[in-house]
Amino acid sequence: MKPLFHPSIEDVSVESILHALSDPVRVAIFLRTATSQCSATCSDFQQVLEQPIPKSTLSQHFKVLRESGLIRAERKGVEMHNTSRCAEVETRFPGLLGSIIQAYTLQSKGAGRRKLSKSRMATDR
Amino acid sequence: MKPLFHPSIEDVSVESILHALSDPVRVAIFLRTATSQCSATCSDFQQVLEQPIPKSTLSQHFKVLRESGLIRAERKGVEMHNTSRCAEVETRFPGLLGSIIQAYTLQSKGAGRRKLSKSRMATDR
DNA sequence: TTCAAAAGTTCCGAAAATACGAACTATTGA
DNA sequence: TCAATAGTTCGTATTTTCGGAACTTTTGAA
Repeated sequence: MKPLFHPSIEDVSVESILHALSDPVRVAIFLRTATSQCSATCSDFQQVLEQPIPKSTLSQHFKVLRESGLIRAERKGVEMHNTSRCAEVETRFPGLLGSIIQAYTLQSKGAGRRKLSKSRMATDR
Repeated sequence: MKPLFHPSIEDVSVESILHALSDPVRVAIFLRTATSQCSATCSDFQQVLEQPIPKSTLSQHFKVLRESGLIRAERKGVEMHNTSRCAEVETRFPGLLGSIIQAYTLQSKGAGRRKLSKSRMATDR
């Protein structure tokens, strides 16, 4: 199989990070990799999210996160295990990820009535 | 003329802010409104930016920034004067804009050679 | 007035990005 | 070797973005 592309940390750009995290599905995926010590697999999210997402679409979302430098994917047997690259990104752009996660947390707390564009965040309610 | 839409601050979402600021042209526009006390007009940027941008495209960029809640536009005579809504956004998502601006600043300092293009990532590989 | 110029917006077709079903690849285990 | 599982890739349909041309508003003459 073609090896998966991971940018080195100095090639990670703010644009691509913000773009990756401007989609609620990708944010949900990233939050899981960032907060859980067990690595997330692609198929985990076919159940986790409220409306099921086709696996080809999920694969694309993982690819965007990977190529933006936010997660690292490693094959473990038949699965891909995805872990966050928070620590690396933090050295390159201190405070960035923390404030974004905090903003999303604030938003999901104060918004029982907010209409969400694509889907509600997994952490809602 | 149709009145321009401005979301109230409680309707501003993190998704739309990150999306708006994931484009280098919009970041350049926003930085100018955020850092200069004189408000920015649309036609300012037809000269300012390196490669000249058609004004219909610029108008769309201003619209994205406006509808994401990042700037406010007011007609002053024949021009539109755009001012940042940093202070409001700061009350809703404390620290968010500051860390994004800081990250872009860091990036531009450490990279005289970085290509400022959002299609960069796609052509990598 | 009436006209022209300046600043933006809107319209619309072309180009690019995204979504997702179907087909394909890689790995494991029977 | 075969089937099952987990993901990726391909191809097409939909959505978004780009940008030239035409339109709207406002101002400042003539």
